[in-house]
Formats: sequence, structure tokens, C-alpha cells
Amino acid sequence: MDTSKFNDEVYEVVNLIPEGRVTAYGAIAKALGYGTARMVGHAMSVMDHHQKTTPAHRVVNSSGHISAPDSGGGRWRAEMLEKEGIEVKNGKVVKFRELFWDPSTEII
DNA sequence: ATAGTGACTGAAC
DNA sequence: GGTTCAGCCACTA
Repeated sequence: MDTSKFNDEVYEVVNLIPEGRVTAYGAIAKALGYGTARMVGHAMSVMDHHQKTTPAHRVVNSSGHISAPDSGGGRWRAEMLEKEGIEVKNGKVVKFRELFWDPSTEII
């Protein structure tokens, strides 16, 4: 499978996330129609390595909990979320259910 | 090709 | 809302 294309698609979707909103890895994978949640996370990892401008801090797991709290230089993601007006408690999005943004409804 | 691992998820307890 | 288990797919050894 063309992971390069997949990564680009993921970046595009993440860039479409409105401010003050969040989404899940699985939701993105599902919206793209292929790939898996793990691939999205991996895409974020390589994205960080490629120093893209993709707001990965708006992407959390299905529980609304922030992933990799102290890996890949992502511990400040919670700070970024609070900066955008998203309430974060103990590394987790409080109103995740309300702030959740489904990419499949706004897809590309 | 096989095994281990991981920014994940859903079901079962 | 935690922990555990089984899928999931790409990457590395």
C-alpha cells in the first residue's frame, strides 16, 4: 500500500480540523476508507520527523486521552489544546464528546 | 518469512 | 472508568 499517500491524506484531514475541536486516529483512518488507527499514529510520528505544520495536538485516542505524553516531544500538546480553549484534565480532553469532530462529515 | 513493537480500537470483565 | 485480550497494519531486526 502507498503509505506516503496515506500520510499526505492524514495531514490534509488533520489540517481541516477546526480550532477548538479534536478527533480520533480511528476516525481519520475510517474517513480515509483505508489504513488503521496505528497507521495514523505512525503518520504523526513521521510527520513530526518531517517537521510538518500539521496540528497533531488535535488528534487523540478514542477515549479523548492524549497519546505519547512524553514521547516525540509531544508533552506540550495538552498545553496547545488548552491554549485553543480545549479543557484538558490529567492529559485528557474533558469535553471530548462535545469537541469531537468527525472527519467523515467534512472530508476533503 | 517470522517475531516484536507501537501517537489505536472495541469488546469483555 | 480502569484493565485485559484480541485485531489491526507498517516498520525494524
